[in-house]
Amino acid sequence: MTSSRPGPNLSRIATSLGVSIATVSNALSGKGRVSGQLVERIREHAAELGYVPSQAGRALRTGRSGVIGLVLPDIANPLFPKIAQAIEFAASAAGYGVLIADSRGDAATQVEAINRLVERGVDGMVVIPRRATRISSVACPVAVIDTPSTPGNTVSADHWQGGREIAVHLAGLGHQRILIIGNNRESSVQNDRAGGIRAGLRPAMQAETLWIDELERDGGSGCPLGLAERVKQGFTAFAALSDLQALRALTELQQAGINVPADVSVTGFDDLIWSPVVTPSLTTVRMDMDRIAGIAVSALADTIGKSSAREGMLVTAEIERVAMQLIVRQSSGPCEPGIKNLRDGEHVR
Amino acid sequence: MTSSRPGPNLSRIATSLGVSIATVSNALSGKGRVSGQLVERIREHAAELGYVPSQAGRALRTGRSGVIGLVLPDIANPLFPKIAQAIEFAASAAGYGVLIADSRGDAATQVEAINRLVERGVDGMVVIPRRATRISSVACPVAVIDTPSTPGNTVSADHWQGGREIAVHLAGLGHQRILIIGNNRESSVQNDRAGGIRAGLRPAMQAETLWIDELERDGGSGCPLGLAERVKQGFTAFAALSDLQALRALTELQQAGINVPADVSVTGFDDLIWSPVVTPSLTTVRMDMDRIAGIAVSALADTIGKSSAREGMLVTAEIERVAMQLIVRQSSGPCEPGIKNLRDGEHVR
DNA sequence: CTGAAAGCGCTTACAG
DNA sequence: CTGAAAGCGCTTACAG
Repeated sequence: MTSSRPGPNLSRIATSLGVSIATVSNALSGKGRVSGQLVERIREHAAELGYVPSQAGRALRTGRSGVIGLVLPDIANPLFPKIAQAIEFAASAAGYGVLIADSRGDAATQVEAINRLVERGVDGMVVIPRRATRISSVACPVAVIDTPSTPGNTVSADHWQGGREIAVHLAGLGHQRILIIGNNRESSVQNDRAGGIRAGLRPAMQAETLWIDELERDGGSGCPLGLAERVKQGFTAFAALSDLQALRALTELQQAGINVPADVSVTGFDDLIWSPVVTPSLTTVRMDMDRIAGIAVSALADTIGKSSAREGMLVTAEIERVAMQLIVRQSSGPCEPGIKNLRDGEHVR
Repeated sequence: MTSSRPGPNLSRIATSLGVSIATVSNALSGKGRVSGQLVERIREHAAELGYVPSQAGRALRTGRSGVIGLVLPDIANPLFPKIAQAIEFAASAAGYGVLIADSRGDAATQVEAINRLVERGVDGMVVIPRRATRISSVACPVAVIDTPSTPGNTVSADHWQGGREIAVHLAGLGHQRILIIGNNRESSVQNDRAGGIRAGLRPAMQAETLWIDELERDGGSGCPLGLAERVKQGFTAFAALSDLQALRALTELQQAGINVPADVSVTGFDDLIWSPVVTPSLTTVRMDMDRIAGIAVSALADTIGKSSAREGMLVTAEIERVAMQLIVRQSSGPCEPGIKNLRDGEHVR
């Protein structure tokens, strides 16, 4: 016995209409080699029968699955939802399905995840690499989203420029001493951001960087960062390299009785879900995820289109840097009813 | 011209080894109809050539794609990462790939998303339905993850019981007046949670519910909820129906100079990424996502396995309720270095 | 404008 | 234990 799908296929439509399979195929795909009337009749009948083309059949014939892979370092990373949503959106607009793969753990798992996707026959993949991994040859086109400083990168937010935006904003508020708070000294994203902040300081300003990962190397994760002490030392601005750290800083300061933004300022990065919701809401810098995803997916689609480019094609060309956008919230004054402060996606089931 | 994949196929392995395609297929799939020696030789040669089986060919022949779909109401929902990760994990352990689809917007988009997945030939799908949607007949097995009160549901956390855990915890702390904070009166998840809280109160305790969606119906999203006023009225505990609302409450209270947990308590639901990181960290209730995902995926796999069950099979049987686990943090005392307070996934790129 | 035919890569009864 | 053959559903040159 050979297993078959539940629905009708081209052959059934063809016989029931007394035409050939090829004609049905042509009519449905709109290749235009069929007369208008017949196209009409065929389409109608196909719809009536609830015809759903078999991806397997098509894929086998064309060599294209119509699916791309999305490899993420860690789906639990709070940045993931936005990336995934943007990629899914861009991909489905381009007619692709999205297969996800989590490379949790080390670089080896990332390689595994990539291989699994290749085995599933993806036409290409978008990879957001783990820190300090290089994507070596993969058996399909790959678009890498990382920092501009990553070799082989395809597109990314301009984290450096984002950092400058923060610095300029803090300068405008009159801050002199800034504590940059990162949680991973190895991260090129965080280093770019920190570098941008430093580069954007005015001569009179000075910054110091607190790397939480080093602070906590010997345990004690989740303990206070000693920010009240820093305030006594004269720091008036806390520029976290991610909104999660900003949130951590904000609540620690508040708990210590330090008023934000009256006494000190706190800024973040990424405009994550809670940024507009907390009191005071966070000033942050947002990536244009839709644009980044759009560029990555269309670069991928272009490469897939050129059928010559099958094997191990890194979609590089020229790295595109997408500007980040400053979102000022802490100094936005009193809340006025009628003004939408929440981001659109803000709701919980 | 007929397009072909880059790699070798069964035929090439067969010719180069002087055996038949069928034998290669049997050897590689371990169906055991081939002599041990030959199996060995074939496997070796296949590995040498870097043979990757064609999913398309296999799918066309077997009628199974080896891929399941995951339909989410809104990927931007902060609960998503955990669900997606758990499903991806369970699915890949069971040998399935996961195709994602976001049903953002209304119920109509959800139907579209489901159809897209069916068109891509998924063998089944896990659906986390939008509020108040019923999953009607789909052309493949479906496992629904929602509340126990949803008809046709397959598995879910026991939100009601989770609510009781919160109530018992607050009772133990001696609270008498509790403000429940929800953000969506329509959500059955939130209603179950609120119901559980009320059911768990001791006679002397009383609760009132604040629905943010109603409060903000006329605009003003993101404005303070007036919690300081509630404290004056005598409320000493704020039980949010999601960690996002808990965070909102916490920061609003802190900003008003009310000390948490000394003056009042704040609790949440879901143990989202920030819960252990903020000061004070949040007491919350966690779903066992791995278990829920495992049950959903294996129920799905079972149904797919029975080849009779192709069309529109809702995987129901008996609804499984997975207990939620209380995580007490706010009263956990001073931070001791060396103790891991952060959840494992807590890191940002 | 329409159709007959080949073939994508695989698996599975069936025959030897 | 091994192989020849059929067929899953589709698309695409090619012929008419």
